[in-house]
Amino acid sequence: MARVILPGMPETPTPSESASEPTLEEQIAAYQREFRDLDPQVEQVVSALQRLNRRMNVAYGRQTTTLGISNAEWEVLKALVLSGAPYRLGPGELAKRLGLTPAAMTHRIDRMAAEGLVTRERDENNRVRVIVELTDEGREQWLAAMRLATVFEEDLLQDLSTAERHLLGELLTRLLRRVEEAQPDAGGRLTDLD
Amino acid sequence: MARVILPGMPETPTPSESASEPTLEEQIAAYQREFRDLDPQVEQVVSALQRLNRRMNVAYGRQTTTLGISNAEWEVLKALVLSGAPYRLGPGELAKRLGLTPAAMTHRIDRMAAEGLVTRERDENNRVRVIVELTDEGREQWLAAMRLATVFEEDLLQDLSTAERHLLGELLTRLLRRVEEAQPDAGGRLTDLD
DNA sequence: GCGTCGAACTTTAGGGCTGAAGTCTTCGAG
DNA sequence: CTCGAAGACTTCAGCCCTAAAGTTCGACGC
Repeated sequence: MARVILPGMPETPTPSESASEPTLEEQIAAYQREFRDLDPQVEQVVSALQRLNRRMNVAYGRQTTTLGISNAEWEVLKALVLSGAPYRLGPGELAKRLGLTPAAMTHRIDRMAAEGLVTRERDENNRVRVIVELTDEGREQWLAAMRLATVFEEDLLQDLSTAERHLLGELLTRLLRRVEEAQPDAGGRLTDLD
Repeated sequence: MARVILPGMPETPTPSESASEPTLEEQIAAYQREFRDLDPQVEQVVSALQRLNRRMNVAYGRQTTTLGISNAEWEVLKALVLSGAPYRLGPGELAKRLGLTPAAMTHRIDRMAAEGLVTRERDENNRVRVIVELTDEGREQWLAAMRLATVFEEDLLQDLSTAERHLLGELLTRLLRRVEEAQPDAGGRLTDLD
């Protein structure tokens, strides 16, 4: 880290030489070094958010893998369960909630139906529409995933007191409110993060 | 959950009928309804984190698109700039930092070199190694992206006082520390989120 | 009724990513 | 000095997603 380059030092730092992933502190320091007009406080929040989410996704990925499903499939199960009652949604609605295109949902549902996680049938009253419904098997898988997820999440917040958890939740919710008002549309590609 | 269809009641809760994306509060409520053993406080933090990150990625995606680069390319530029000084890293190291496979980096570098954002050359002292170096054009693009990003980030945190920003940063950093200690390896696939 | 518009999903082409196999170079043991 | 092993990247096959057409129905207007 802190690769100090002195003028008279032809030691061209060979890449991939013990570079090692920078810590958050180092990253902030690097930002300040490379971009003066930067509020370190803001950057700390943003960078921490991004790194945190990346780690969480890795953790969730491991969990769903052990259950024999993909993270993508878990998202669909989640949306269906959270829709409540008969656990039914159309492909278009699912696509909107997950932030991907209808075409992607079509294929995803294909796979999940083949695995017995959901069923796909046409709406009787409107044959253009399709109804995706959670199967018992699918609900079972969601439950199993939830059980693993809650263990991880509880562990993640372990160092925080109840008051701190509450506070953190409040602050994040306020941030969320601000973005959701700014871009009311649910859609949008989700790409990678740092 | 027998979906009773009464004759005079075509009011079949047709899916995709005004379902509309649930708010965070509704989502938490749904979780409690469907999964009893759940700490709503924990779930609020986790769900807010996930939704927040998704929105942020959408926003970043729009910004990089206006600059004519992809979010993926921005990540590479970021890693190179943050590495400091001569702005050089090997493909393997880059892959590790971005959390993707070396194969993916090879292709990404292909594209970016074709666009003049980076150069790719073999290391003189060790011909197995490859050096990816940021070009002036690449640095310029990174700067432009940073300028847009900081505006968005500042706006995101607008409702928070300085004290609150500091507090939020601290809390997030503590969470991050916990996960990074738990899974020291940087790697891991990054899939999608909710 | 009938034609057109529009909505909801599916199909198709192309790009990016993963995992596994392949290539080239360096290093160490005999 | 030569051979085997390990390391760093690249190539290849296959999967999933996006964007842009299709396809199929339902809703209106005349």
